[in-house]
Formats: sequence, structure tokens, C-alpha cells
Amino acid sequence: MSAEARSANQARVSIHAEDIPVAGQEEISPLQLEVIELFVHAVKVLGLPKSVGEIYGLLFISPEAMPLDVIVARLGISKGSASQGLRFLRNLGAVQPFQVTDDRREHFEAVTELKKLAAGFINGEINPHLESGTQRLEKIRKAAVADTSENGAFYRDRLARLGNWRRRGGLLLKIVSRFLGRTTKK
Amino acid sequence: MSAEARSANQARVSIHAEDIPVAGQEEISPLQLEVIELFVHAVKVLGLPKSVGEIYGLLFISPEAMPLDVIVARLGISKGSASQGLRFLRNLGAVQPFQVTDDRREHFEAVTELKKLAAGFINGEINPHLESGTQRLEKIRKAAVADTSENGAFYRDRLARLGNWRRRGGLLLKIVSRFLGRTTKK
DNA sequence: AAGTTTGTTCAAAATTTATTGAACAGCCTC
DNA sequence: GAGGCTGTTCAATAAATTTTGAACAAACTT
Repeated sequence: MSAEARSANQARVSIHAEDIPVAGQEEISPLQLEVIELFVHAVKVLGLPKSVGEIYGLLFISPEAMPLDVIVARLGISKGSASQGLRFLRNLGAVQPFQVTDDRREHFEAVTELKKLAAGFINGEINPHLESGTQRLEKIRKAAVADTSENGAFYRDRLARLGNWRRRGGLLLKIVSRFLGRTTKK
Repeated sequence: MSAEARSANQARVSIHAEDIPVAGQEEISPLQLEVIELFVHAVKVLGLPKSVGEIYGLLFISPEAMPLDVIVARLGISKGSASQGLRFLRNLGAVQPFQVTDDRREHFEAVTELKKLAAGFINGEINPHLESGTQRLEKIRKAAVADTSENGAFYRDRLARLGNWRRRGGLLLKIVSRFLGRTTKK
């Protein structure tokens, strides 16, 4: 994969010998690559795009923070992907942006506390769905109380069960947060 | 959506007036439709195809069990989708097949105990990924102990953190199972 | 054993989702 | 204020996933 990786998508600044890696523009090591692939698999399981896994993985396994254009160069992905991926990760709190003196570019580092990652994912990805689901369910329930067909009682029973699931799901998220929040005991 | 739904995909048995609903082939009610849509959303969040949500939703909100061809007719999906979706749900334990006397067709009913559903999902969808991830991680770790570059120590630190995540993830799954297994207390 | 019913498989088509890259906006510098 | 960075947006394209439906297999019926 990633055949001709370093295709900067700005107009090039007139340099010959264009395929010799620019000094200071390190390549990712084989070990880093494996870790990145590990993250790509993981985010796929969570239903997120590959690029998000690549970006987070790169930052996770890189000793120095880096700005968008370096991420683009190292991973060989487009500026668009990198920008969107970073926005997503920032919104989730999985990545910390900050300024470096004498550099206008925003630099990023991976947030590596499991608690923070889980909290961000729960708030950003799970809770919104849970809440919209809760609303939908409430609407259906209202319709069901008026249902006098022979199935009405059955429907109400099933909807009650669904409500029960939702309640337990909510409780579970709290338990998960609490568990992940504590600093390894037992 | 679902414009001309009931297109049986076997050779038709020569009946005229072909668009009048066959007696005994009930349509899904508006309430049922809403519940099915709720499930479609839910399974999307879990990263599963729409058809799986439709099938499980239909069975969940139907008072009687039903065989594959009825599912196909009611939902207006293809036999192929229904077959694959049912296999998936059966493998997860989300659906119970059984025989009805005087009917050669296998009938299905929804399994509605949250504990069973969660256990099936954890075993079928989460654990395999966790395990393959664990193996990958172990391999990378072995490579890292041999790494004498200036980054070696950093890599080992990060890999240790990953190992910690994985351990806590495993514990968490057990906690989840235990929590969902008990019959509503507190 | 010829035909029917039930259900599976899998290549092709349709749909959904992610990625690219050109256009552009804002900000800084000279 | 012209020009260079830095980063965002979004329509077009590419890639991945899901669905379809025809072919088939197995099991039953007559």
C-alpha cells in the first residue's frame, strides 16, 4: 500500500531530486506502522473510518507532537482527510492541540488516558444515539397506549421491555465511566 | 422506499390480480414499522447492516414467530438478505429457530433477554477482535524489547499502556455481563 | 423419479461511506 | 495589499459494504 506516499498537495516549491526524502521529514518505523495498523483495526470495530485510526495511531506512537502537514506527509493521506480526522478526534477529546513557539502551525498530541478517551466516545458517539432513541421510543409508547387492536397489549409489553433495556443501558454507561476512571485497582 | 415491495422471487404460480395482498399475508402496522425503524438505527450504531435490524425488529414486535418467506414478504427484502441476516442473528443467539407441527419451514422468534443478547454480541462480535488485538500487541511487544534505537524506551512505554487498556477492557466486559445478567435491582 | 418446497450461496448491482484535491478563507509578513 | 502559510469545505471520485436474485442443493411428496 501507500505507493508514492509523500505527494504534498500544494504546488511544489521547485526542488529537484524530488523523491529523496527531505531531511527532517522522518518516515514511520516498521514498529510504528504495526501499531498504527492495530489502531486502524480497533477504530473499525468502533465504526470509525480508517483515517481516524491512522491519525490517532501515529500520534499515539510518536514521541513528538506534530502539525497537520506532517501527519499528511507521514501517513500519505490527503489534507482533507487529515483535517476531518483531526476535527473528529479533537471533538472527542482524543487529541490535544497546542501551539509551539515560533511555529504558526497547530500541533497535536494523543490523549492517552483511557478514562478520557472513553468519556469522549460515550459523550460524542453513544449518548446522542441513546437520547434520540429514547425520544423515539417515548413517541411510540404514546401511540401504543391508544392502540385497542388485539395486539395492543402485546405491543405495550414489548415497548415496556425496550424501555427497560434503555434504562439499563444508561446505568451501564455510568458504571463503565466509573470503572475506567479509577487508577487500576484489584 | 420499498416501492413495489412484494416481489416474490420464485417463479410465480400463475395467479391473476397479482397486486392484491394475499389473504393471511398480513402487512406490518404503522406502530410495528416505527419499532422496526428504531431497531434499524440501533443496529447501525453497532455497525450491523440495516437488514439485520429490520429482521430482528420485526420478530421483536410480532406476536407470532415466522418463517423466512414470511419475513421476506413482510419486509420486502430479498431471500438472500433474509437468509444471511437470520444466520447472523442465530449465530449471535438473538433469534430462536424452532419447528411448528405440520410445517416444514423453520420458524423464528426474537430472543428478548438483554443478558442473552449482550452475551451473544460480546462473544460473537467483540471478543474475537479483542483476542486478535491481544495477539498482535504481543507480537509488537516482542519486537520492541529488541529495539535499541533512541525511541525504544518510548515505544515500550506506550505498548505497556496499550496492554493496560486491553486488560481493563477485558475486565470491563466481565463487569458488563454481570451487570446485565441480574434481574433489575436498585 | 419428477416435481415442489425450503433455504443457501455467491457474483453482480446498488447503495453507502470515506477519501481526495481544488477552491477558498483567514491570518500573518514584508 | 500582494503573496505565502495554515487549515477548512465540499463536490467529485473511489472504496467498501450491503442487497439482490438466479442458480443450486437438500429434503420431502406424490
